[in-house]
Amino acid sequence: MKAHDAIRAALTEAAARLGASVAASTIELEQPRDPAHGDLATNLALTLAKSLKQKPRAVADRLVATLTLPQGLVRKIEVAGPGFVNFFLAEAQLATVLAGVLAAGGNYGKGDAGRGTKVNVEFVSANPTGPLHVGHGRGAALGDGIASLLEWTGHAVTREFYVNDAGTQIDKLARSLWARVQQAVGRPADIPEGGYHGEYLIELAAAVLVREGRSFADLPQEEGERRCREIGVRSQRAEQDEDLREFGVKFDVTFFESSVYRDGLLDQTLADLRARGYTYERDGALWLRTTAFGDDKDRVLRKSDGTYTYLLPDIAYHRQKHERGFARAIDVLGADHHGYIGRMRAAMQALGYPADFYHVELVQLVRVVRGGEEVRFSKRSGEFVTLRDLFQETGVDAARYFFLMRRGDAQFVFDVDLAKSQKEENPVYYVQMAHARMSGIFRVAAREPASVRADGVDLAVLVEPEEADLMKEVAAFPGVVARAAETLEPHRVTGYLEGLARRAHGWYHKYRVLGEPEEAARLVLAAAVRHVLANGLNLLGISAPDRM
RNA sequence: GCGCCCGUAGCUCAGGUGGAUAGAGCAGCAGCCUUCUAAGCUGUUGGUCGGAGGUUCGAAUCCUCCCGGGCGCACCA
Repeated sequence: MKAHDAIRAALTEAAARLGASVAASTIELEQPRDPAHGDLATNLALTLAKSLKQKPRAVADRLVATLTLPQGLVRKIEVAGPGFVNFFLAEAQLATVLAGVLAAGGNYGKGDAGRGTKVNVEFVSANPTGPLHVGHGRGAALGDGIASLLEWTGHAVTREFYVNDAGTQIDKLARSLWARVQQAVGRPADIPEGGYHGEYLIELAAAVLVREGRSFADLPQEEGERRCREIGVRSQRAEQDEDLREFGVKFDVTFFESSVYRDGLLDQTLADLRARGYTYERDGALWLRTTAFGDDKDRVLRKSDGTYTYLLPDIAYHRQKHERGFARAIDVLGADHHGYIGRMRAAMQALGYPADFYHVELVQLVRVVRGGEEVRFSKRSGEFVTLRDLFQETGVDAARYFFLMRRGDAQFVFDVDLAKSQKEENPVYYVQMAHARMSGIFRVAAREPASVRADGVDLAVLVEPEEADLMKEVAAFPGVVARAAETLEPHRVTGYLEGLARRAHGWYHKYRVLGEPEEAARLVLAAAVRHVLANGLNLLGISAPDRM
């Protein structure tokens, strides 16, 4: 709603007259829980009190005295409590938001705070050594949600998946698969230490023998393992791609570790780090002085045996993101990688990049519970519950919503029974149902929601308290999106949607739309609420069904 | 031993750059279907915000210590 912007702008000016400089976007302007505290309230005076060395109430009084707002926006301003400034909007002001929502439609809630900044969001990035598990699913939902939030706030976003197709994990995959091939033709063979024991490699070995013929197993070991490496990576990549596609996640770029070697990026990166003076030799190894940027200890780039550690290709890869023109590189990583953050951030600074170029969002582990008991292992993957098992059982919408409804850095219990429930207890159904109900009104009225216009409709008849509440909530949506994008926290959006859905259900239950004197105005309200529910759900990659 | 994340109602979790009486959902209890979906709504019970100090006019929020849970601390990736 433009009221938010107008009030923020006016507060910025008023603060300037008191000698304080604040950016309009940083001013807290919230809808108080208690309606007696107005439609919008700011704690600006409280936050300025310290720096101005005055009492909060005095600051608030002076702020209000110098505040100049556009005519007709506000009917009353109060200073209350310890120094809050409460704004009571003019009656007609509230309804103006509805016209704005209908005009913007699917774009309502978008902003341009990002001003086209190029941002790279890397997520999932699972090794191509086995099926994706639920932890990857949480990372996928969160990474995709963060990417969408950044798009909605005007950033140019690239969704990226990094494939470790060159490391020792791949060697283990190759040797594990080769062992399964040998076992399949009746020869004794052991899965190598630290190899992959999941049943999927037994299935794959059988498929390979069918396709390539049983003589495949007679290849010399070296060639057999080489072929197994290719086949294994290709097949696991294909399965992961398919899982992600069905989960509704689409990447713009798939980046292969092997290309880092092929394109000579390692040497360039090493040369850069050397030239900037952050490397040194000791004990026959080449070290990076990450302690210069707050890391616990320096890190080895090249081992004394002449081979590189994993760190160098990773640095080269992130250096390459910078070369591609990204202002920010956000990695969504599992919490077990947190030891990695310090050294990578240090490496980025050693390359001379701004401290905020590299950012990591950690995703804590997921526990899956069904029937009150933890589901731990999947026979097929040999370790955790697979993402595919999960979304096939609960549906993609429920799985994505559940992954998004909690902060990423909190451990999370995924209740499969709750996700499958088709009652109000299940938040995703609850929100989708609110959307379906709004749609139902138009279905019965035999009208397209898109055909509803606010002009010519007298919105002043929307006088019920529940209607004022709904309009305020609708007006708050762009701010919620902006804040969620700033903090990279999609759960703010699910929380908002649940609140909006609750108000929508309550209103729907208490008042009728069709056949009432207020029909035209209420159709406008229903269409606006429906838009916001749909926009919020779509932003998170969740469908907004018209009927359920 | 060192580092990071977490500890809020019976359960799952918001709130965390200090601000008005700590919120929601579920579960519990009491009600509501000739109506555009009861896949819903209304009311209600329930809290020493892990503990102890500290900073502040004001602390769930910031600082210190302690307790509990998770995860990391390689010339592994």
